[in-house]
Amino acid sequence: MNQVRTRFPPSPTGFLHIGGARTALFNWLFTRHHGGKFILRIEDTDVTRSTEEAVNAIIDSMQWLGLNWDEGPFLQSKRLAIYQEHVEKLLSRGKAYRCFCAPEELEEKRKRALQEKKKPKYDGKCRNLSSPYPDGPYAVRFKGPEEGRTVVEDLVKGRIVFENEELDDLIIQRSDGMPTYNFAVVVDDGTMGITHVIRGDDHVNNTPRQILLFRALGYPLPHFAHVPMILGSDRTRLSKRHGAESVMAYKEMGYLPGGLLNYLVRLGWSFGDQEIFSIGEMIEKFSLENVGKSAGIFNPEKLRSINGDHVKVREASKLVPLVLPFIKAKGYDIVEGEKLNKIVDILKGRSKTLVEMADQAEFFFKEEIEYDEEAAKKFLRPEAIDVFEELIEGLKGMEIMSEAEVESLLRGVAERREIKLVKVAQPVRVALTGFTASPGLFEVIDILGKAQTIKRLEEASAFIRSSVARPGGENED
RNA sequence: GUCCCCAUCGUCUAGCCUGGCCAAGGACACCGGCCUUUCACGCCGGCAGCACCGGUUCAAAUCCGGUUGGGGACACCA
Repeated sequence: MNQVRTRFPPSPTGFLHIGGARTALFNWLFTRHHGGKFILRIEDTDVTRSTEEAVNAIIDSMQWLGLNWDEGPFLQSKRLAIYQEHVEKLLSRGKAYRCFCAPEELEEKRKRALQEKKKPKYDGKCRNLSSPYPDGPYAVRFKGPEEGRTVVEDLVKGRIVFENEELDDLIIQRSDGMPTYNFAVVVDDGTMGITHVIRGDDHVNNTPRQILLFRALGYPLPHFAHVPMILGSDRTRLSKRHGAESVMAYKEMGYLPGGLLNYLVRLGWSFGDQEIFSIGEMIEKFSLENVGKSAGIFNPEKLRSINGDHVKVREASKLVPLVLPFIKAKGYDIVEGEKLNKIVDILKGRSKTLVEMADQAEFFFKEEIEYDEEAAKKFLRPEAIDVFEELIEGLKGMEIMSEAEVESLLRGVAERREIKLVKVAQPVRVALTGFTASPGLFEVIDILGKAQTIKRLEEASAFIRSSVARPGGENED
């Protein structure tokens, strides 16, 4: 196969959403797999809806995801002369014609057809007009064949046949001189030498029209691959009402690009029973043959789980700079370092997202521990004070505190009292973290350090005394 | 309405092309259990599906036809 050239052509009318990201991903993966070129093209011919912010937002998302492109971004709005040239070529060859029908009139006919349950289609009123032309603005229409059929050999769907009479004469240039989507796409794909068009299957109906345009313009046909769409939980097109759909929203929710990409690639594509892929494996194993044909439903639960798998295997040092902003956002002015590294290391196996990790790390940085009400009621009882004091004494006697020493200290306390370790561990856990569930206690104490551990144990003792002293605030049995 | 596409556990999917190895495998979620200083992880086990009808065949999740269901497209939007 010649050098593969693909493109991702978002229209900058909003943020990059999940569906678009997956289309971009499939193109990117296919291209990287074949060592080709991936082109970013901004389809901004609809001036009224396109914005520069959207262009930037899309670029930011692509960069965050790591879907780098080799050429572009090209803006269609900067290529107007090229489209004009192609329109004239078609006009002079009699493959396009001027249409003077008023948009309102067309809209009226269209609505009526839909109401009468008929297929809305241009009636060809201006198809055979010739000069002298009437005054007034005109659009340019493609003069399509009235009979025969156009066949799409789709790389994922197989052969799809369309009757040409179903295809009406689409407008290729608006009366304001701007090209329309179907035309601009073909001119761009043709001039940019695109070899593979991989896009959502909501485009299959556009494909025969585009094929006709490719032929009329004399460009070689690219290969087409229509991938199934992503649907929301109600089985309709994914949109805002299905919850977050912008890629950046997932960044803010603490997802890793690799985790999101992994989830997305498995929605509609598979490689045997394998679920977890690194970016490298995705590139190595991706192929269009293994893309499924049916639409998939976006499942946030599975995304979260897969993201967790990615968090788990990432080195702590790589995770540190990624969680840091989330911890800072909670109001803790901390810096990277050995301590944060250790925290991330014990947390990464239990956090599905960076947001969860930041939440779980919070107690390490709190000046004062707030005790979970239930936890305090159950474990911060008078008899714990004695345990805390013995621990404090033991801690004070340690020169250098190590995890192993902490463990034997705690086990020793339990043994002397002839109680199970858990009876000692839980009150201590609540005193140190505020909760009944936390990472391993020995590790927590090791990270907290001697001084901070002693301080928290003392504060917990004080808390117990004050709640016992408070009338009505006594712990009951 | 017309055209196009799709159809395996609740969800993502393997298997389908090249029928038998499938009393259908994996993952998420859910439910048990084990491990254990708690929670989580991990491990073990469970729940749950070939949309329906007919045909071809010794044999069909796999091939063919139809039905039903779902989705998408029908703009001087992309």
